[in-house]
Amino acid sequence: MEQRILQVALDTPLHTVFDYAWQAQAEGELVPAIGQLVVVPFGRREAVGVVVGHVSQSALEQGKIKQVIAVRHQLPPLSAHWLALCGFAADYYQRPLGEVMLPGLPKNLRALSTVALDKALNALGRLSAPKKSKARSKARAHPEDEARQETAAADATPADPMQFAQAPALNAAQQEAADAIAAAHAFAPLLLYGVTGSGKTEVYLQAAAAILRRAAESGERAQILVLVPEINLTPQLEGNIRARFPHLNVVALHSGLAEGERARNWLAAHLGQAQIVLGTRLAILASLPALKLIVIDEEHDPSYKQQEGLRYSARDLAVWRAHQLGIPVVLGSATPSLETWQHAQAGRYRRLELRQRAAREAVLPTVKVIDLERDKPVDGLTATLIAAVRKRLEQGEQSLLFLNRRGYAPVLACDACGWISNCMRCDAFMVVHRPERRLRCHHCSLELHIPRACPTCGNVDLQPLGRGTQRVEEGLQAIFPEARVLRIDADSTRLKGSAQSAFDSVHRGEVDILIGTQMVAKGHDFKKLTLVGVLNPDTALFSHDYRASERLFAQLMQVAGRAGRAGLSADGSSGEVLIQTRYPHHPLYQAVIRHDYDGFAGELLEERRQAHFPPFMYQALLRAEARELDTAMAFLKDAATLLEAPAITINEPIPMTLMRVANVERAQLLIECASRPVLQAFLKQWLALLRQVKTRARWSLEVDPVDI
DNA sequence: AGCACGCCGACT
DNA sequence: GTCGGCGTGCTC
Repeated sequence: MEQRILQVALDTPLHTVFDYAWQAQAEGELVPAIGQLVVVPFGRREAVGVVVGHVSQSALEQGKIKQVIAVRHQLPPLSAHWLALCGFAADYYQRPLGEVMLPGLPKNLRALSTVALDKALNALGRLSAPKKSKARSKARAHPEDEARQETAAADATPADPMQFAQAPALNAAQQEAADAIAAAHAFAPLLLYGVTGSGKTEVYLQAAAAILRRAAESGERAQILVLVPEINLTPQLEGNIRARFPHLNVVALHSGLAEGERARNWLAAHLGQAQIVLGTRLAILASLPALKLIVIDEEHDPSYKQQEGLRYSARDLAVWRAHQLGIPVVLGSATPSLETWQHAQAGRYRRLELRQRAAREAVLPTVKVIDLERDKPVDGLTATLIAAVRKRLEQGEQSLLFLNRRGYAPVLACDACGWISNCMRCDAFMVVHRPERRLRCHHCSLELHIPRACPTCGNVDLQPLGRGTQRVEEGLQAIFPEARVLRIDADSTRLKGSAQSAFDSVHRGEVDILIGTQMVAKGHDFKKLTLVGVLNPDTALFSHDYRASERLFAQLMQVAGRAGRAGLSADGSSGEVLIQTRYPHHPLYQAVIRHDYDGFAGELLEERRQAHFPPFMYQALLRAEARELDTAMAFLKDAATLLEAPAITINEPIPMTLMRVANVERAQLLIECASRPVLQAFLKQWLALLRQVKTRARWSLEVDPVDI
C-alpha cells in the first residue's frame, strides 16, 4: 500500500515544518492532500497540524520519523490560496508557519477528538438558510418534530437568494463609489474617504449586492468579507446586513463567539456556504474559497493591529489577500491612516470621496473649543459644557461625554507625606476604582483594597487625583440628579452581553447622558445624540509617540461624528461638539474645528517625511524582557552588533517607556530601512543569528510596530 | 511553547 | 528520608 512523507506545520515556536510518514490504512485510501488537517504524535503528546507538502524522501534519519495518527478526511483541505496567505504572513512577520495557520482555526477543529467537528459539520449539512439556531435546538429536543420541520422546509418554495430588501437611494457620490467598487475586475485597492455619517456602510452594502448578483448570474459562487474594528460593532452591522440580504447566509467571526458557533461559522465560510462574513481582525485569516470583495471599515483603527502573538496588521494582510486573488479591497474611513492616505496621494490606491452626510438635513456638527484657562472646570466640567448638556436635556436629546480614562481617578495621593499609589510590580500608578473600592493597575491587573490611611504616614485623608469616567459619572449625577446617566467603558461592560445591552438602551432613548471611553466613540449611530463633550484630550498632544497626534485627531473626528447624525436638533441647530482644552489654538484642534482632515494629514505627512518616519520608512522592533534590566539590555546590545547591512539603521537599545510591567524589566531596539524588501531580507538573516544567541532574556520581533 | 529529565532545600 | 524548585534540552 502507498506510503508517503508529509510535511506538517504545527503550532510550535520552532521555525520548521515536520516530516511524518503516512501509510494507507485501507486499499485505495488517498494520500492526504496539501491543506488537509492531520493528527500526529509530537514529543510526548499529540497535535493537530496542517499538511503543507509531500516529499518522497525525508532528510531525517528513518528512525526519527513517526506515523500520522489520523487524517481529518471529513474536512475539505484548505486551499492553496489560504496556504500562500499564511506563508506570506509567516515570512513577513518572521514567525513559524504553524503559528500562523493553527491559532486562527477554531479550537473545535484543532481538538484531538472529532466530536465537536462532526457536530458542527452535521449542523451545517442540515441547514441551508439562515434563521437556524432555534430550529436546530428544537429539532434536537424533540426528534419527532424534526421530521415534521424538514417536510415543511421541503414543501416551501425556496426564496430567490438574490432577492434583496429594498435599499435606500444613494446620492451621486455614493453611487459613483459603489459602481467603482463593483466594476473592479482585478486587484483594486480603493480608499472610501467619507466624513462620519456620509453613508459608507450603504456603499459597502450596495457594492456587495452588485457583486453577489453578478456572480449569481454567471453561476459563480461569491463571498464578501467585511471587517470592523471591534466586536461591539458587529451586532448593529450584522443586523443591517441580514435585513438587506434576508436569503443569504451571513455569519460573524470574532473572539466573542462561543466555540461551537465559531466552529460552525468558520466552517460555513470554509465550505463556501456563507456568502457574507462579518468579523474582526482575526477574520482576515479565515478560509474563504470564493472571496470576491474585502471591506475594511474604519481602516485607520488601531484595533486592526494584533498586539500579541503573531503581531499582524489585518488591514495590510487584507490588501495582500486582495492582490493575491485579483479582487477589490475597500478601505473605508473619515480619517484614513497616514499609510493609506500616502498610498492614495501617490496614486497607488484609488480615492473615492463622500463629502456630504447622507441623512437628509444632517450636516457636520459644529465643533468649538472651551478654553480651560478662562472657564475653570469644577469636577472636570466647565460651566459652558454643563449649560450645553442642560439644554440638550431640556430638548429631550442625548449627550455624550468622552473621556479616554477609565476608573475613578488615575492616582491616589497623600497630601501629608507625598505618597502616591504606585504599582509595586510596574512603573505605573494604581487607578482608583470607586464602585469596587479598589486600587487597580491597568498594566498587570494587580488589585488592592483602597487603603484606609496612608501606608507610609498614617494620614487618613487620602486624595484621588485627576478624573476617570467613574468620577465624571458621579459628578454629572450630582449636577443633574433627574437625568439618566450611563457609563460605558471596559469596566462597566466586563460581563458578556452587557456592552450590547448598554448600547441598546442608548438606542432606545433610555439614557440622557452617556459617558464613556473610546468604546463609545466608534461607529455607533445614536439617532437622538446631538451633543458631544470631550473632557481631557490634551495629554496626547505632547506624547513621545509620534503617532499620538494622528490617533487623537482620528479619535476626535470620530467621536465628533456621533453628534447629529440623524438630522437637525429640536432647535434647528446642527450637532454640537465641545472640546475642553488648555490649548485652544493648537493646530490639531483647529483642524478638528474645520473638519480638515486633508490639511492636517498633509502637515503630518510632511513632518513624517522630514523626520524619516513611517510611511516613508519601514521599521522593526526587537523587544527583550528579563527580571534584570541589564540582562535585556545586554541581549539587545549583542543583537545590535550581530549583523551589519547597507541601508539598514540599527538604533541604540533603550529601556521601554513603561520599563517595568509585572516585575519584568523591558527594553527595545529599533531597526529602520527605507526599503521594505531590504528590511525583510535583513530580518531573515538577522533572526537566524539571533536564535543562536544564548540569553536569559525573553525576546520577540515586531514588524511594522505601532507602539514605540 | 510544552513536557521531560536532573540535581539541591524544607517538610509529612 | 521525599516533594518540588526551575535550569536545559528536545520535539519530525
